[in-house]
Amino acid sequence: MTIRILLADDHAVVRQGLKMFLELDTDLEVVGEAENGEQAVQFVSSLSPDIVLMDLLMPVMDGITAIKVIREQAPETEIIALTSVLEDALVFEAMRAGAMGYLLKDTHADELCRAIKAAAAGQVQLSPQAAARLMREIKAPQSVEKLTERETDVLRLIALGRANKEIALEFSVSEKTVKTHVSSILRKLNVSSRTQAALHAVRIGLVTIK
Amino acid sequence: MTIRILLADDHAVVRQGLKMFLELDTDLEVVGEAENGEQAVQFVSSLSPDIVLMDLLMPVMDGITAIKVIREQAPETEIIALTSVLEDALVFEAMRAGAMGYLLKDTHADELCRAIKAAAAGQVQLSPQAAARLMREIKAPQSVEKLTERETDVLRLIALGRANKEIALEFSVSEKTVKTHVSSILRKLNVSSRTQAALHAVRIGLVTIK
DNA sequence: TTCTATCTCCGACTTAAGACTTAGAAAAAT
DNA sequence: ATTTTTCTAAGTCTTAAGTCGGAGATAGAA
Repeated sequence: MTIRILLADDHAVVRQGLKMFLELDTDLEVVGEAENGEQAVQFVSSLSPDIVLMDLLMPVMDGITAIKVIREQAPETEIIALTSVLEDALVFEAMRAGAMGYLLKDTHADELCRAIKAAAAGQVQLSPQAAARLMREIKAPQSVEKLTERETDVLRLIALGRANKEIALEFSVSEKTVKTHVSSILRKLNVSSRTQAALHAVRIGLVTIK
Repeated sequence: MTIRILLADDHAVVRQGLKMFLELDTDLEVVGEAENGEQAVQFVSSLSPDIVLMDLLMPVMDGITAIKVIREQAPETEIIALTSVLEDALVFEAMRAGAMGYLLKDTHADELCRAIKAAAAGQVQLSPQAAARLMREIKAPQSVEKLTERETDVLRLIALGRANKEIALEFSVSEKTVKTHVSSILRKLNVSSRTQAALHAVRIGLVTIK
């Protein structure tokens, strides 16, 4: 009984590499490759894989959104988040969206195989770093305050390098309003300047650099 | 006569994937894997590979610096830059530092094999996108003014989210001096705020996010 | 030596950013 | 139906950011 796998990553090298490796194990079979979240959703419905290996930072549709959609449309398919950055917010979002595991790309390939088999068997797999973050968060009482939709919109423009005046124009609100949002963002993210907020946004993949 | 290859990438998955694939071709042999630029330099001197596949964005020592060192210490080893982002400055820097090729990670693996063989034969290989950028730059008269060493230092701290006052403290100079540098940086990069400068720095890999 | 680039610093500005407070309206949750 | 959240906006204030012009010191290149 082979485990059927869908790969979702925007880098062909990563996909092809993963595929080559995974198929050395006769228990595993890569049945499809998606270049973004949208394709991943489509392939899940047409191929019904057992496991999706999902990169979280992809163009067109990001991995978190794709996970949510897949969890609704194909609850029997398990998803493992596979990403190169580890950030508290991303780990939580991915798990909350319904991922069965969270692994970093610097995980060794044999560990990856074990994780896939565990997920297929319904077991949760986390990389040691991700597990540590989760544990820390569970012990500490919900420290990160979530941004509202509008605040997220503003942060996105900050992370594109826009000034308050430009953001105000873009959203057809006053600059005062934008400043209010910016202050909330800085407080919630616990940073002290828009530049730091912009870097944070890049880190968590709110905007894709280039 | 097999081509001996050294892989330099900070992600184990990428390395393992590349290795699995490349070794399907009996002409190619992966003789070593480095996790950063410093390791790459060491392995080149101990292993004398024919080709280095070098990621440009790595911790400890970045790829550009590693290319320069390798070109000096082991001129017979050819280097192919392999990165996930394409940015004018990075392409130029890599080629100027002595890379024989520049490929994006979304290049398909068979294309990668061709590029490796071409580089080993002393031929330059560029991904279509990188080639287009280079051509555009050759036609346009050298538009980007280069940052001085000090300006680069300041930009690096800006991209870590530091304020002028903090940067002044770090370098033991006055805040006025820092402001002078910042103004020069903004002018040379043709941007209008430190946030934009920070994002630029991230884009070209001056600082690594995370 | 002379020219040029870089790093340093100043004063005097102007504008942008951010903190803190208050508050009305609408929408959503309970 | 009432509480809560979110979005909007203003006023006031402080501080940070950035511009402009000028200028001395140093080191390297021509």
